[in-house]
Amino acid sequence: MSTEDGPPPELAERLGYLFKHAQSRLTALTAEALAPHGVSAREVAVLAVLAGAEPASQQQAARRLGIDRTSMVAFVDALEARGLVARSPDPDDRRRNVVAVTAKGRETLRRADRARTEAERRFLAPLSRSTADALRRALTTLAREPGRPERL
Amino acid sequence: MSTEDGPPPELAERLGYLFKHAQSRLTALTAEALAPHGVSAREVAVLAVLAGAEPASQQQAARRLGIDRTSMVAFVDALEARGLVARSPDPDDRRRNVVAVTAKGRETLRRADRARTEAERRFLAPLSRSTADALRRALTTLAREPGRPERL
DNA sequence: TATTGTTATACTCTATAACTATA
DNA sequence: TATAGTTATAGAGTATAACAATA
Repeated sequence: MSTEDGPPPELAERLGYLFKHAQSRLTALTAEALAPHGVSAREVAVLAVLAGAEPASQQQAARRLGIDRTSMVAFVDALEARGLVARSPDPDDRRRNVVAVTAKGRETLRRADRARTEAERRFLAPLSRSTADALRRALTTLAREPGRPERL
Repeated sequence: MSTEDGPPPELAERLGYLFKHAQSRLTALTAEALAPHGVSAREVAVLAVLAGAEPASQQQAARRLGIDRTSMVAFVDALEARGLVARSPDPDDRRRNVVAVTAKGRETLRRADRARTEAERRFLAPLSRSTADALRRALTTLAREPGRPERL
């Protein structure tokens, strides 16, 4: 047994520290829950946006996700390689790709999103109902305050 | 004025989304507050750990920060170049470097930490006192649950 | 043989610049 | 000339492997 070098209190009480580690736990739980479905949390988000308001060009979807178009290319590449989405040129503007979610993509999204929700539930399990509600309200407020409209 | 492409509700309500964006705001406010002092949030954390329990070897400090020794080298390099810390070989074990915080380092830490606390205050300003307290309690619980002891 | 500090290397994530084809 | 998709590239941040000095 070692001395168990942990974070000193002056570090562990900082909001930045708390955020980072809470988020790290959520990320781990979510990744674990999504693994059986073969998609990452980001890919689920991309699928959700594409399925939510079709038909969308890659760039429109990227804007809604708050990522730039070059990153979107890689996401769509990966999802298309697994048959979850399909690109097709927009007849009205041949510079654009319309990205459609396939039936398989919708089914994957449905299952993966259920797994993700369950991971959230497990993450929040150690909190009382009222504390969990307060957390969600606080985060909602803090996430939308002034600053840049950075997203995803 | 454009159509203001924002995140669709199915994304903006996800806990991962809320965490990411709340943290992004805190990071921005903190970076802004620290800029005049010439140190990053991570460097302040390193200084705080080194000042909190001296004398410490680089590796001991790294363990407490939850980073590995190779990253610690770079942090100490940067802080030493600005005269905020000083390395000296440990007489009792010449493989080790004892890293001491200089007077200038302590003064910088004191001022930077005050600025960081003020940034936290501004970050939490849109919340009521009780909601802010609930947030801190919730994060403290969520940050220490099971999982890996990943830190910093 | 193991450990400390170090360097070099690789890998992820993301952002920027430049190219193409269309408009 | 401007825009959509694409590619190549570069920059953080972090992790792994190997090496020299020391134990």
